Amino acid sequence: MTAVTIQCCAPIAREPLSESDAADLAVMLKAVADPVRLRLLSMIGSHAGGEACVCDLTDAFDLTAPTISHHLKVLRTAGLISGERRGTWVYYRIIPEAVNRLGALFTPLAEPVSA
Amino acid sequence: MTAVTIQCCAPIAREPLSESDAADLAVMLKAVADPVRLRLLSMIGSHAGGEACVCDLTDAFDLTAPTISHHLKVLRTAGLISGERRGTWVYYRIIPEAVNRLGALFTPLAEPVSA
DNA sequence: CGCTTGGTTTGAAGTATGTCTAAGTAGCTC
DNA sequence: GAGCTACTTAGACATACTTCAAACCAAGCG
Repeated sequence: MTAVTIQCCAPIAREPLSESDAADLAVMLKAVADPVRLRLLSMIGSHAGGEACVCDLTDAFDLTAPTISHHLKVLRTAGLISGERRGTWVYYRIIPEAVNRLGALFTPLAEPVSA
Repeated sequence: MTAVTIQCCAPIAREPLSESDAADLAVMLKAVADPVRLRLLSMIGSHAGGEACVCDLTDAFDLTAPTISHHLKVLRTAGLISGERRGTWVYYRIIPEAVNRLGALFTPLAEPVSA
């Protein structure tokens, strides 16, 4: 736990985004700007142990396995999740730094309180 | 300024998003998941007075006025910005609550420190 | 090895998105 | 009102995205 103070504006509203930063961020945001992928991300992150098997995820949707696999690939390519095969199953987990980067864009700046 | 404490996970990684929440959020995220709209949002937010005239925005891009107008409409429809006509010009400003909602999704929870 | 189960890749089809041109609306000025 | 400037709407076109079925790879098991 760290004490912080809330400050003025979100970074996005503090100074104009450069063209290349905008392009970068848009890739990550596009990955997350889909109802299915949002739920996938959420299910992976909140699953016991912080990871989920593809089979768990596929069952939760009314979509075919290839479609889920496609969405997972989009999230993986965007650097938001990582996958690992263990035996028969493939497990995915969130990459917290990537998610935090998205949050930081839109969240008012915070600084550690001295003491 | 408010003192807060950082806690465990981002809301999205704490419990599975409902289907309808995911659909809602995806609309807002789609609006922001485009390099041009990201820069528009950023330019509006960081402009003097917290608002920007469409003419300022149009000049900053290598795109036609209708295209910029289209993107502004997408942001407006998503509830991220609001527009107001004053005389000849139309001014847009960010709706901070909407931006904060996006940030809160991906940012580790924080709670006010008592005292 | 051959079979089964778990996932991914490929290719195709329908839909949505980004961009432009052309035309329309709103307000100012003469 | 006529004309001008600032924006928006409408329509068209090319590209990208979502989804599925079919085929393919990987690992365990008879």
